[in-house]
Amino acid sequence: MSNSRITAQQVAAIAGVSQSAVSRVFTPGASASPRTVAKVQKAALELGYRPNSLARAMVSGKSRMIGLVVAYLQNQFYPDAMERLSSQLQEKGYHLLVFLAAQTEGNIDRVVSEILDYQVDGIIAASVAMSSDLSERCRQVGVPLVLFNRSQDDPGLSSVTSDNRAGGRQVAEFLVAGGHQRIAYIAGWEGASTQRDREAGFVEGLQAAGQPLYARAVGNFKLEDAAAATRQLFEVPAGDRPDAVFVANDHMAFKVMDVLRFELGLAVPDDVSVVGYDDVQAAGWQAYNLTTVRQPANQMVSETVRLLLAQIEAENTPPSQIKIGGPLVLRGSSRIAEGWER
Amino acid sequence: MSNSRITAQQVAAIAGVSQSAVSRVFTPGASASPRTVAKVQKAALELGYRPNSLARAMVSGKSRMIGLVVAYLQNQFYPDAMERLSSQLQEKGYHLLVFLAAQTEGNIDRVVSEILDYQVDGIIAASVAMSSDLSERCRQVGVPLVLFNRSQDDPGLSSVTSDNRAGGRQVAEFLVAGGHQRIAYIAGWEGASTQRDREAGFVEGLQAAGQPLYARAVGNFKLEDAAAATRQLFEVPAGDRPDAVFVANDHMAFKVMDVLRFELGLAVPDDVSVVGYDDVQAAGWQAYNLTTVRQPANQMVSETVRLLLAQIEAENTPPSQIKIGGPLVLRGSSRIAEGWER
DNA sequence: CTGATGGCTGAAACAGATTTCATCATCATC
DNA sequence: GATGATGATGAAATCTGTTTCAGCCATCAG
Repeated sequence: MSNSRITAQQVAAIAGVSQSAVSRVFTPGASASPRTVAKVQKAALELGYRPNSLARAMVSGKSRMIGLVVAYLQNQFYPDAMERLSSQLQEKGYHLLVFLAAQTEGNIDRVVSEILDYQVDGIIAASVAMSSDLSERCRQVGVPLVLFNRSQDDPGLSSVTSDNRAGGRQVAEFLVAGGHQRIAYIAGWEGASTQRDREAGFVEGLQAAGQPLYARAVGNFKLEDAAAATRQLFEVPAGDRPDAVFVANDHMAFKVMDVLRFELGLAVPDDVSVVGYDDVQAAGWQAYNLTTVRQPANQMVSETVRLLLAQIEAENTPPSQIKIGGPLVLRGSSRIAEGWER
Repeated sequence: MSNSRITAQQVAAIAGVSQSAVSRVFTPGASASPRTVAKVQKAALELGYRPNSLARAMVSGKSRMIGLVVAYLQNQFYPDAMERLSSQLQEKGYHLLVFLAAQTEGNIDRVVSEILDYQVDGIIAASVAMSSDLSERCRQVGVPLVLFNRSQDDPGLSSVTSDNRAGGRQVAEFLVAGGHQRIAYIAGWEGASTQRDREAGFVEGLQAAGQPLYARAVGNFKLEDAAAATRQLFEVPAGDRPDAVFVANDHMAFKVMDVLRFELGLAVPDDVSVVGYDDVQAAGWQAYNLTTVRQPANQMVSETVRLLLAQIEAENTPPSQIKIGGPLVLRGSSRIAEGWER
């Protein structure tokens, strides 16, 4: 086939100008006379010329690509966020280069190295932990990094999360107000800051109300583990069963509800109240109708993009940790206390 | 900051060899003496050098990036496929550059142009239609294109889909065998080949059994439209209601079930059998427990990758249209005929 | 010892753009 | 009419690698 890419050189030849002139016509902000512009555009159209982004990236040092590291897309929160991310970045002329990183430690190192090889202008790490070694490397090569839906202690690292602690606390207050006596928690993966913060806020809220955490099991953000956790907590004599359970995210909460209803024959919310976290789309579906803390995905994404682009465009933008509060969305999966209805 | 990218030049200086030697050490298949390799690797490690992928792409003409055009990620089938895609490509040393294309026509043209600017080695278009103009352009610049989960008449276009016609037919046979008398269909977006093929196969199957399509409404693959379609079909005198409905994909089927159960107070499957298409993860969740035709995402992705890489690596690989059959997965959302149980 | 072979090596060309720099034409001003 | 400012232009440097090419040296057969 005429495997021929059209170059600026060829356009220049046809238009009867220098190659630099062609470049200037396609570079916003460069100066060219109307006559030159016209000639070049005509020739370019004729040949179907479009500038080579890679060559442009080489010399300008800006690839207009953003590396996205993401662990898994089963939890609907991530594809949703990713769609918004891609869309907002596209508007600003950036594009996502996607890297999947299974949760294993060394893997992430390798993946980030690969990302950097592509000369991305910035990196967004969604729900993965960075070794401090790694973030240091990004800093050294001057590539801004923003953590999405994870935070780390390092104050030099930018991150955007919801206010997980406040969210967890809200859930505690809500369940206590609803008159629940035996309140349980199903944890996510313990390595995740989101998990830790949600639980900390939750326990804090219970303590403030003078109530203990009745029971706890670990779901690791995985469906099978969540099912096992549910059985562990609820396969006990009826009087000992929790009467409410806060699940660390919606994704697991769906599975928890299924096990409660269809496997253990319990009624939600009559026997047990269930509360989740994220407010993914399916939480609003009638079959689950899950009470949950909303993570404002759109705002989180906007902030992520804003932060990242600021750091890309101005060398010395300081890193920051942004927390965005979200409301508790009351739905039918939990007994609702008086005064809490909307 | 020491915004310094390390170049092969600097490594060469430290290692006391030429820059070409450095390049050769990092190019698989190039020849260099063990001594040179050792010196270069030592220097490279010391400086933290890694070759610039973009520069490499420029000169070699291979960027090892694959452009992915995707319309939306709400339907779980797509993030699922995308995860597998990214993972399989990563194994082969390729990476996904993501472009979101809202379903509007002109949009896709612009998006594909942008993709080509990045010198991707290939393009995967998931669930979007290509103008023949566009596919022609890809061919001209020698960039292979594979449609994923869509097909088009053009025999020059490669595509990978499930066998939608056979799938639709299977559903018809199953519903007829189950003794349903008034069988309805809720269509997806009419512009999609998947929609057309599923419906064609379905109607064909009904006809073969001597039964008419009792009713039809359009859901456009959108939740709100699917809800409206459901109301349109089922808000009629009880005796006129369909007793089975085939929904063009699972995503809509969930909404259909919610409307049937919670809005119209109908029992599934006692009053109405519901069948979907895709077998996304949530179809197996107890709350829906949806009978559906499985699209073997993993196989579809494998074939897509195989086909695309074959075309990338061998210039003259002919395009092909691959259809992969999938089983009807029997679950609780439909009355199951004798002889069909597993 | 000579000549051929073959593996390494560095210099230089190249990929396709942006950007600097010097030149030059044009026009307004004095 | 000379001067200076302004804006457009092309030549050339640059970005960071890969690859070709010719030269070099060591090894080995004869």
